[in-house]
Amino acid sequence: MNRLLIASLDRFGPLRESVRERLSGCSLSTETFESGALIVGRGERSHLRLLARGLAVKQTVLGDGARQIFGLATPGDLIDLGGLFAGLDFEVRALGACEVRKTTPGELKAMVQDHPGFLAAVCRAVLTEARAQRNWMVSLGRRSALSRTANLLCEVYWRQKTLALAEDGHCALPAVQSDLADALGLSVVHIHRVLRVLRDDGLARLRNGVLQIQDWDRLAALGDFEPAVFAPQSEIADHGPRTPTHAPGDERRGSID
Amino acid sequence: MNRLLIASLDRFGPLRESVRERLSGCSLSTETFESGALIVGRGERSHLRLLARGLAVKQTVLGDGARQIFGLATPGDLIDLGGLFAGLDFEVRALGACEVRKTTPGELKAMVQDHPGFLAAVCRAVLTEARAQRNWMVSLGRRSALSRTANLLCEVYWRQKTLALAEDGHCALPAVQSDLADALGLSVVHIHRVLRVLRDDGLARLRNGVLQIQDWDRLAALGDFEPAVFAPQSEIADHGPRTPTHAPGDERRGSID
DNA sequence: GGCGCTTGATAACCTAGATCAACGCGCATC
DNA sequence: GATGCGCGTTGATCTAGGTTATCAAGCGCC
Repeated sequence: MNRLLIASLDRFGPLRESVRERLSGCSLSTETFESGALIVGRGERSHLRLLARGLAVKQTVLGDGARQIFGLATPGDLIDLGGLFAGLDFEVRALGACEVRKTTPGELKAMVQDHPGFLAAVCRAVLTEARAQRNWMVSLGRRSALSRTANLLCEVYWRQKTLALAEDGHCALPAVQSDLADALGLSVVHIHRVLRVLRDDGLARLRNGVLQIQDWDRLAALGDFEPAVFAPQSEIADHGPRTPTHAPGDERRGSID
Repeated sequence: MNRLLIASLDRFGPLRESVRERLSGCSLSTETFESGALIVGRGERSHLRLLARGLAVKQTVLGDGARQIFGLATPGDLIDLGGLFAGLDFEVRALGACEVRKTTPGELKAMVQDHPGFLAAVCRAVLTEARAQRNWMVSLGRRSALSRTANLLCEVYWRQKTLALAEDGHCALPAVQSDLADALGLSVVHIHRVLRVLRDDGLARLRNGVLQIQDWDRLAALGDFEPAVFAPQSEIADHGPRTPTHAPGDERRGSID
């Protein structure tokens, strides 16, 4: 029971046995969402929502209808940690069909209070998210449209590859062009042109919700992609993969010692 | 002793007495930095560095020499939390003269392990930082040069006002135009144009490292500024200001209950 | 004094990307 | 089978902002 949740937190540094036990006894309900559905709204508090299947985006929509996407969630990600101590300042929306597990704020609070090891794992998850945000900011501020698109496609592929959700150079990306535009701070028309360049140059193609990577090396170079950005921040020095599902080969593990 | 550190963490929700005692017994050394100096470099681990005086920026410099600034640090901010569980993925640089207090990774680790309340406060600080980053992303992705500049100036003024470091509509901002450019993802020349518009329109002016707000309402409207973004995330429901220095009137306090 | 160096100011020109406007296609609805 | 709609595609045009260059003011330094 709750294996996914435990595995998810575990990749941020091994949980103590007591925490694992507590987590496995934690009641989780499952919800499913269809493409485009709102998973969590602004102002909501954290239910320790775990994305179990599918892809989701964190986003804000501004007063004038413009939208900015802050980041991507892949299976295993906790998507509402931003609502841990205050109302969520963004919303989470399903990109394609999603399955989400969640507990209750009460149970979450109890776990936080009873198990410091749990809180530490959450803290690491938040730090990892903040790091991904910084990469996103570099894209928005200092990379060309072509480069930041390449970077995003690399992120999408890499993260799913890490989860064994990608193979043979292709993976799911159930996003329409306007989703990419709002993620990258570009217009829909321009995203289309950028995608065409990537396609014509034989780097990658996106069609019918599946992303096909054709030349990883050139794409990664073009997008200035650094896998380390997305590696979980663990407390443990590198001692090889723990759970095959969640151990990309070259993630950097660190220690607080 | 260590009053500043305690007050800093305290604004994210009151610390338990035991944690306060632990913190007040914690050894802190003081360093000073001149304008432009590197306070923390990439890859370093957290020393629980606290900015005691001055302004600093979190930034990355890319391979081609371009720079992206991710955020601002004002007195009371912990500036190296990103290096808590892994090497820091950015650097922190002094904007004007700075004073920084720090402890040692060892002592930090001990505090994390011994005092869950301390870890919770750190976690809230990290969440607050992530929220500020999201606002920054909205600026970079979806606001015009004029609007995002206005937003940044509002942030600078608001945060210092909150700390009683601003008065009569002016505060310190020891940044040159290229600093603003790298913060906002613009070119130096264009920042200059934008500043001239703001000056000509009587909204704000920046000269010799001091920022003068001339029309807060119009500036905030132009920049789409929301003070709540920068309020600390507290565990406590609103029951009035605790420390006068750190209690802006309208911050939103939340509860995990 | 002159000599660098940094920063601000401004002008001339250029381009990446936005905006506007079509059109086509698949697909659901009636 | 018409009608709409979401999405992709493309061209034409516009503009926000980038690039390059120049000049002046301030300032430490020899």
